[in-house]
Order: sequence, then structure tokens, then C-alpha cells
Amino acid sequence: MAFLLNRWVKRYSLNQNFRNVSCENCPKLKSNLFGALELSQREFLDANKKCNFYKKKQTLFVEGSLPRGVFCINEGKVKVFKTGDDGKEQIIQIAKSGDLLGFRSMFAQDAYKVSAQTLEESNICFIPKEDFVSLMDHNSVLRNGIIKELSTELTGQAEFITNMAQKSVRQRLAFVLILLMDVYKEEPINLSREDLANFVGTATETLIRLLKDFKEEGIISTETRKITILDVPKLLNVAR
Amino acid sequence: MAFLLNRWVKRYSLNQNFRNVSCENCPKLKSNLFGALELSQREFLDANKKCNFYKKKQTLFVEGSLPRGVFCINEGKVKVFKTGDDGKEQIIQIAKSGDLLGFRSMFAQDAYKVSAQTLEESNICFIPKEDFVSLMDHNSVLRNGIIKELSTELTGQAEFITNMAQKSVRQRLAFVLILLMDVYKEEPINLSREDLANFVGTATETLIRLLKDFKEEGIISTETRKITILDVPKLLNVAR
DNA sequence: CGAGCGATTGAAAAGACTCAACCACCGTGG
DNA sequence: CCACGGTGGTTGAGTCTTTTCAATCGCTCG
Repeated sequence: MAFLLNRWVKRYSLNQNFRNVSCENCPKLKSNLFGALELSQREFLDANKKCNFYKKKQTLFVEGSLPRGVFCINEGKVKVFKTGDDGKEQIIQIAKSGDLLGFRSMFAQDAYKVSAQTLEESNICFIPKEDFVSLMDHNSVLRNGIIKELSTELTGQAEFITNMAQKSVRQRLAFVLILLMDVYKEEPINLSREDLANFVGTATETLIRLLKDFKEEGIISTETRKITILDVPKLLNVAR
Repeated sequence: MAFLLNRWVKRYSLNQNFRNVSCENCPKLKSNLFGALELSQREFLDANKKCNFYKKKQTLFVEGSLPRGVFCINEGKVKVFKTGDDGKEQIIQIAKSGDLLGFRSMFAQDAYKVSAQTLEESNICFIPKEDFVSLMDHNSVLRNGIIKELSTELTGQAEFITNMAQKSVRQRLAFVLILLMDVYKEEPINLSREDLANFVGTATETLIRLLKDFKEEGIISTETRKITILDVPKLLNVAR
């Protein structure tokens, strides 16, 4: 149970050393959009960002408010969701360590169209809009990275729309589980049934019944709320 | 029947004068992303773009092929769609005069994830990738416009996902009709039932039954395949 | 004028949702 | 340490929506 141990290590370090981490030490720096920054720019970023420790279920921003900057997840997971007209949440994305958050509405020069809330204890940095824009203006690699990121998300969402519109709930669940494998990597997927249902776009009861089917078919196993994928090929097959 | 006359005028001018239009004379120039170009840049664009007349149902690009540049619709309408695993099309967007097309996958540096096909006779220009990128590199207003456009589309798609995932087919149809009002402006909506069904994400038969309901409720009127919105407030009310 | 494709209708079946009840786990306080 | 309360998870039954399949109708184009 390496991940259980890992979790304690993480929790310990969160409370002790997190909050104002330096980007230099951020394990995700190289793989994310800020990997393109030069030393002086990274120092600029470090000087101007503010980091914060968030408990579970804390809000980063809500639909309708105005973006003042960009969030960068140092450690933790965040759900990004839109509240439908009847009050039901639709999860659009689960953001993880290393992801940037909240730049879409900022660039669109508009109020947030989605809300963001932590799913677990998280350490998250905030970069004010003007500082982020300034970095972009002076670094074409970062700029192109942002454009590429936006475009990639756009094509990804087109696929998401297609799946939501055309597929059965069973297929959609398989698809979402595949997406979540990428977020949770080696760890088991750890979401409430309600959140999972709100990602798949179905009723909680329907979701639970389908999870049961998947379990009986040997595709997944569950331990309380945690879901482990056992048979990826079979899952892929259900999704299509 | 002003639009019928209009149609012949359009058809005439298409065959006579279209193809290699100059951006200077393009009625949509000021309102679209190229409005930011300086004179010399516009001349550069004019010199390097290639325009083409397309008949109905002609293909601009298909899913899986590699983007070589950007399309700019001078006149006409284009459906952008993704083909689901079972071969069913999911329409993501209907692009109209003035819209730029095909830049998402180009920026994502990946193969097209969607296909594009004309819905009517259209005149469409093509700007090679390197020329477009060069323009972007030298014009920060265009660049920021692109970023804003991408971001706006992204937030729009989040709403689309929410609607597809949470709402009944009836609500989704109302929502799509509202989107289409923006595309067709004063003209009646002119799409095949199948295309419309593929936009809403439902079976053609279901779509037809719902259109009938809407007609009986006085929300729309139909004339062969053309749909006219009669009661916008009522339609908005159905959509939510 | 005929062929063919798109539009429409009907009936039956499948899928998904709602509502109501019950269970299980978790942290709290006695 | 254990009982308690509450939240989140699970199950069942009935209902409604939506799909599917089959058949018919009616434009539109050659």
C-alpha cells in the first residue's frame, strides 16, 4: 500500500513546508507551461506569486466572479464545474498537480463561466493577471505554449461533447474513467459517487448500478469510494 | 420573400466575382480577427492567401489529416463535426461568413480532430500556416485576438457540455435553435433534419417529433426544411 | 415523369431517472 | 471504548423519455 504511506508523507509535508513553495523546487515545473521560463523570469514569478494551503472542498473561484489571475496547482486536485440551470453540477475537468487553472475566462476578458473547488488538501499558487500577462509578453515559448494548451483543450472538449451527446451512460462512464486514469495515475480514483455522476452526467443511482456491473465484469474493483481499474482493454472496449 | 431574391443575387455574384476576393473588400474584415491587421499586413495576407469556390457538401478538411493552414469564410456556411465511434456525426459548430476555421488543431500541432464541410455554396480563402504564424508573430493585437477567441470558444463549449450532459432532448433542441439564430440571423434556419439531429445529439425521428411540438406551441414555423423562430422568449424558457 | 433520398408517423422496446427506503462508514462526544 | 447521528452509498420498483425499426409520404433533381 505505497500510496497510503505516500499520503501521510504528503500530508505531513503539506502542513509543514508548503504554502510558499519556490517554483524552482516544484516537481512539476519542467513538465508544465512554466518550464519555458528563463531564470530571471522564474524569479520574477516566485516574487509575485502567492501560495495558499487549501483544505478539502474549499473554493478557488465561482462562476460569475471576475478573474484576477491564474492558479497553479503545486499539489492536490481541483474539480472544475459548471452549475446547470437546475443547480446540478457538471464537472468539466479534474485538475491536478502542475496544472494551470482559470486562464480561459481571464483571456476571454469575461467573468468566470465555471467554478473550481479542491477535492483534497491542496497547495495552490496564485499569479496576478498583470504579472502573468507580462511574462507572456516577454516569452514567446510560454505564449505559444498557452495557445497550444488552449487549442488542445478545445479539441479534447470536442471529443467530450461527442461522447456526451451520442453515447449511452455506460459508455460515458467508461470514457470518464479513462480520463480519470490520466489524472490519478497509479493511485486509485478517489471521487464521491455524486462527483463521478456529475462528471458522467447521470443520476447517482444509475452510476452506482453501472459501477456494480463493471465490478461484476472484472473491469474495476472498489474499496469504499476508491476505484481501481483492473482491465484497461475491456474498459476501452466498453467506451467505444 | 427577400431572402429568395437575395439567394440568387448571392449565387450570381459567387460565380462571377468570388474566388479571389481581396480582404479589403471583404464585408466581414472589420468584425473578424483580421480587423487588427495593418495595411501592409493585409496586403501580405492578400498576396499569400488562396480563395476557392465550394459547392454544397464539399469537404474542407477531414479528421485525421494534418493542418496546413487556416480557412477564412468569405461567404457561406460550414459545419464542423466529429465522427463518433459508430460513424454518427456530432456537429460541434456551424461556421459562417467572417469566421476563421481550422486553427485549433493547427495550434495544437496535431492532426485534425474534426471534419469540416460546406452546407451551401461558399467562397472560402486559405492562408498557409507559415504565413498565418508570421502575421501573428508580428501583430500582438491579432495574437491576443486569437487567444481571446480560443478562450471564448472554450468557455462556450463548457456550457455546451453541461447542456448535453444534463438536459432533456427537448431542452437541448431549444438551446441549439438559439445558437443557430446567431448563425442565420434574419434568415430562416436551413439545415437538414439529420444535421440538426446531429447537432442536438438525438435520433432524427425524435427531433422531428419535437419540432412538431414546438410548431404546435407556436414557438417555430417550418416551410419544408426551413425553420423560423417565432417566439424567442418561449424558446429561451424551454431551454432552461 | 420516375427514382431516390429526406421527412414523417406509429408502435414497441430499451434505457435512464425518480422516489423511497435501507445500509455502512466515519467522526464525535459521552 | 462504544453508542450515536449524519452523510454518503446502495438497492428496488415504477414511470417517463428516448430510441429503434418498419412503413409511408413527398419533395427535388435528372
